[in-house]
Amino acid sequence: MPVGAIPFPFGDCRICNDKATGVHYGVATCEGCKGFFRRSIPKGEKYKCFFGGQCVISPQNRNRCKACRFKKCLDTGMAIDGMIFQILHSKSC
Amino acid sequence: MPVGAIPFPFGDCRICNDKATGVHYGVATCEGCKGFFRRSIPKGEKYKCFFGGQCVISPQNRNRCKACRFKKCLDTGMAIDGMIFQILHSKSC
DNA sequence: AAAGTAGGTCACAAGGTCAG
DNA sequence: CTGACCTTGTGACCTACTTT
Repeated sequence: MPVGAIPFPFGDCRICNDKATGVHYGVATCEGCKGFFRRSIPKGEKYKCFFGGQCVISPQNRNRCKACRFKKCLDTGMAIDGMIFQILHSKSC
Repeated sequence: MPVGAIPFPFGDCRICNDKATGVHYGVATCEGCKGFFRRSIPKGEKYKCFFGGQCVISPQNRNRCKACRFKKCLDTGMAIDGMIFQILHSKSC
């Protein structure tokens, strides 16, 4: 990083309000939410909220409820392509 | 760019349908497919399609499948001098 | 001169890694 | 599983060069 550079020009993570490190999967997020979203793609359906589905995601509690965290990712617009998942169901050559 | 100039007189990229920026390696392509083809030449053999070898290349998903993107480059006629023919005889997908 | 392309550059994001 | 860090490919922009 150059001297005098602004450390976090991307503002806050749109998911948990931590510091965003860049635009990831279409949304400014921190490294944590970026990695979480990537890992969640193949298993997102299985998440379930135990607190009523209205959890407020913060840097401190973001690992408390995967369901609400992942829901916020989707609601905010994070996406890996979109059509890829249909394609994944087809066979390779 | 002069005032009144047409931004993309070359039409659409023959590979991914993004906007073409000129004729590159013999084919009207965007900057992305131009750079991808240039980088691919020394390693194109190693690409492999995991989706059946029939991927439709679009600006959004063009980085999903290097094999099909590169195959389309070759099929569409992109070439760097004469080395193209050697590559065509090797495996792809 | 103008027009146009090959190849270089490098900030940026995707995906991988692995200690915790 | 998490997330700070790492590696690698991408593509918008740039320069150098050719052609007319």
